[in-house]
Amino acid sequence: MTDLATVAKQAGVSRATAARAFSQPDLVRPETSQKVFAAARKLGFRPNHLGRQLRTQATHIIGVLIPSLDNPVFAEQLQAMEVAARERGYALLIATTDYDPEREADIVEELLRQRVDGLIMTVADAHENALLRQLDAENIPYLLVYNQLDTLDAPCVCVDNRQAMFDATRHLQQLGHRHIGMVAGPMLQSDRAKLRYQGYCQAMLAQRHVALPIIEMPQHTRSSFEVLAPWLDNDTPLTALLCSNDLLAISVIGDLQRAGLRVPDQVSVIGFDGIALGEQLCPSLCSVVQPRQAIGRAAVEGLLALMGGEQARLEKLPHQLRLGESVGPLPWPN
Amino acid sequence: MTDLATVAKQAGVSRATAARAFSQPDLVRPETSQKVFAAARKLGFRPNHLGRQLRTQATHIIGVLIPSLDNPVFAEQLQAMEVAARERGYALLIATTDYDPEREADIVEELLRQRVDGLIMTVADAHENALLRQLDAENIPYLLVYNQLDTLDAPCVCVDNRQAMFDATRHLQQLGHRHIGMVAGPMLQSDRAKLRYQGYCQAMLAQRHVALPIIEMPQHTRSSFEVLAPWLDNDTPLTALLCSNDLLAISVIGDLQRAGLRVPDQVSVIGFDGIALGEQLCPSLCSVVQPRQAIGRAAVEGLLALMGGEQARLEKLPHQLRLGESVGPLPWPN
DNA sequence: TTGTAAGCGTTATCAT
DNA sequence: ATGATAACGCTTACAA
Repeated sequence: MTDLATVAKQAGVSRATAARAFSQPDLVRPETSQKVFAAARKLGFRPNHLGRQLRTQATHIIGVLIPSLDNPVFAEQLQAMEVAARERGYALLIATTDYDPEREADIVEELLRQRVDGLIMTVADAHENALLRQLDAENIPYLLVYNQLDTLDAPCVCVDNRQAMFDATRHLQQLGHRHIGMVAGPMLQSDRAKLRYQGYCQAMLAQRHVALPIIEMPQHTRSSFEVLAPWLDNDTPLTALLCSNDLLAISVIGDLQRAGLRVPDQVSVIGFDGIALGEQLCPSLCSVVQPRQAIGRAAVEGLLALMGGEQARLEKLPHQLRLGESVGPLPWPN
Repeated sequence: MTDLATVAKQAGVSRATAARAFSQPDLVRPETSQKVFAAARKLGFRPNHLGRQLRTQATHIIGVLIPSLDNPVFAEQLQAMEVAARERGYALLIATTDYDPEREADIVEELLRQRVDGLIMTVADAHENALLRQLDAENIPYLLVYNQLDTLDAPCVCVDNRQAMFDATRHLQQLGHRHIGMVAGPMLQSDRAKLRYQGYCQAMLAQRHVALPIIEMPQHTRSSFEVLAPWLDNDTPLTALLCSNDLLAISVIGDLQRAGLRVPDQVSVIGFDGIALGEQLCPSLCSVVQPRQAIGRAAVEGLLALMGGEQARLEKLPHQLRLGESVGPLPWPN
């Protein structure tokens, strides 16, 4: 592959001049530029970013850490980030972690060896996280997405998970529901799931309703009717379910319907995330919408700001309750 | 950031020796290695891939071109590729094109400037594609995914789209359906959508059924009931619909149900892709499953093979019809 | 406006 | 087994 030196020779100028023709065209006489470009075209010259990056100590590459692309939330947000990044001249080097802290660490190390300019990550648990401390210590720009750290002034972009689930619960209560449960994946795996549970509990307590323990599914995005059944069979059956994400909600609705229960006539269901697909379903999925586009964009802009030396701050974006046919009023008042 | 020279000095050896301690440990005395590693740890040394890549002329990075991450098919397949690539020591630099040929070209150029070792792409139309010709001419290893070029020996990984849709149509016919339509996005946008339509037509002709024109939706993944209604209202209403992708199928089912039609009692629906979510729905989605895991893996392995000098070939992976509750027998024989 | 030369962090070749 | 040195392709003072 031809390099700048060859182009320069062909154009009858020095390497420096040839380089300038590309990076600082205003410093070079137009005719000279033309000669350089002509030579470049003729030789099929393609600038080598590696050389430039090595020299300038900046790659214009952002490392992205995502739990999984199988969940549309992350995929859709990645899509938004990719567009935002490209607009600003940055490329994305991505990796999936499956919420495994060990993988997280390995991959970050790998990304840093590639000399990414900064990191955008969604980690399993942001509290007491050794990896984040290390990044802090090394002064490496990073920004968390979805993770919510209210305690410290951590650089993150997210919605107010507690408030969001509070609002969703409130909505059900206003429709007359009292026996409301919250369904989630294993062990409230993520820090934000915990906050959502808090929001649920607060709303329940505020109305002197009973805040129940989490209905814990074996998988993050898949319902198990066996786990669900006991809550619907007893003498005070649940009339509404809050789910920690949309895929889980959709799965729950499917299970309910297969068991002969009508949604929302007998059980109302609310999801979390507001994935696009939810609106297409019948019944359409009522869900707490996280503004994924805005989150993706804010993440990129925020990281660039950090790299530019700005102070880290927690950016809370507004959530919104998207109404849907999966929720209805309490059929029989009690 | 500390570099190899510093580490070498600290360890009391030459740069070359320090380098070898990392890349060819067997060429260096164990004690010496230890000294180097100790120094590296002490100094917080992190190998700089840019230096290595510039020198070795290989990045171990694969450029990935995807139409959109908003469609779970691509997201799930990207997930599979990421895992497969990492296993083989490769990272993924990704970009989305929104099926825009201009973006496709720009992005490929950008990726090549970054000196990716090869490209994995899903392009809008692989026939008569100038970009692909250019890559051929420059001898740059690339591999297409989902795109199906039967004519030439193009490097691609896909299912047999024609046969797959043929099978799906056949399945409906065997259940007694005769009035079967195919629903797709605008203008059979992609080359594979055309092949799928061919499969539908062939199956219809084979049974002396009438192959209808495409029922064309304004969007790739969203149904419009206005477009659908005329086909269900007339004196020979359709009793089954084939959809060009799962998101569209789900949207179609939602529209039908909202219009008071029962699925599958009145209308059967089959999707294409077999996204994970489809199994959760009620009715569960009958769909032609593309083996996304296998496709992702085959794409990575295939590209590495190409880079290793092997001959390009079209790799067809087996599709499978996943049965589901969205399809039923013809209720009233005619 | 253009040229010279040094350096970014590796690895590979050739000696020792 | 180890060391010296020259690339890899680019940018950027500094000089002219």
